[in-house]
Amino acid sequence: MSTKALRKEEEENLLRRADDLCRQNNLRLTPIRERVYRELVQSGGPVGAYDLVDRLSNEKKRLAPVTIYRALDFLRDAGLVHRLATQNSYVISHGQPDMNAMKIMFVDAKTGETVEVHSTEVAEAVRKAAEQAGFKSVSPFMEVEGEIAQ
Amino acid sequence: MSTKALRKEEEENLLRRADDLCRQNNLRLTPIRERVYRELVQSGGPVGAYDLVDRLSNEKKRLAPVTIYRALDFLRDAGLVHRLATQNSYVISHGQPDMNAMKIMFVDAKTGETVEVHSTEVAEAVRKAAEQAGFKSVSPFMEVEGEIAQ
DNA sequence: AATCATCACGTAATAACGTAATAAAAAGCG
DNA sequence: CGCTTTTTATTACGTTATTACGTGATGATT
Ligand SMILES: [Zn+2]
Ligand SMILES: [Zn+2]
Ligand SMILES: [Zn+2]
Ligand SMILES: [Zn+2]
Repeated sequence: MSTKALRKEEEENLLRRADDLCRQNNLRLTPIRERVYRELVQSGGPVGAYDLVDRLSNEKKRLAPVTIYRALDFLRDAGLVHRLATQNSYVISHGQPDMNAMKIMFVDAKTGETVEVHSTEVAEAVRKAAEQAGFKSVSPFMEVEGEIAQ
Repeated sequence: MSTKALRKEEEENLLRRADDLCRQNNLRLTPIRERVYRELVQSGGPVGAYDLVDRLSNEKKRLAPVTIYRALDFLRDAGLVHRLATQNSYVISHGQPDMNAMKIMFVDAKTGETVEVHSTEVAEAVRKAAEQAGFKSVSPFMEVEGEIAQ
């Protein structure tokens, strides 16, 4: 099986999972929201909001930024998409929603390429540090810039 | 001694340390750069770039945004200031420059208040996760949103 | 001192990112 | 169906950050 077919299969898996998750939580994965999600899946990496505006627009219809931001907000609230604050961009969240794991997005400082890793060790260490800082709870997501190994 | 005097003393300490660090690394802490740094120190928390524009401007002279951004870039490169990407703001980095510690900025999701903690445990755990992600090096700064304990 | 290279700053314009306000359309529900 | 809530369209606006270009300061080299 070709890598392209593999990727296509992976795509469909993600779409199906998103669909299921929304169905189970009474969330509506409307056409626009699904198109945004699909575009992020297909891109294979972080994409800016205005890039999404361009990619999902055509001659007939030009989407407004606010349309994309609303869809992104929905997808983020649903836990399907992460915002990379350092990159002003948005990226698919994959992996099982493990409540005890920290979801770390490593971002290559040069290319913007991202790799997501889930770690209970980091979660535990951060929890300790948070206590020290007087924080009673912390987000299960974080973003760390670095240099990817060639 | 009053808390105000203590803070004033702390201020002067930070300024002196910044001055020393720049001198030792042949960096030029010019008047504008020092004014920006001092303003961040005095504010005691994160400040937006355009806030800094306002605070450092007066009737006689209105600073341009780019002037502030250049000073912030210098201070960030020198390791004196940290950008909070989730808040679009800038904050003093304090503590000793411990190469083995992760500098974690906990950001209260509600108020934007920050607390900085250095942790070698988090650094080590993140290093392991980075290896897993195929990253050979990571930034010693990270930002975690959370909820401050009242 | 004159030359040269580099860095810092001023000024203006613009790009990039994100939100508010309002009205229209669509979807859920009795 | 009529009523309510959610979603979307359109427009305008606000905020954050960068680009471009010129000028002056600085510091070393000849
Ligand atoms: Zn939301
Ligand atoms: Zn994830
Ligand atoms: Zn820089
Ligand atoms: Zn620090």
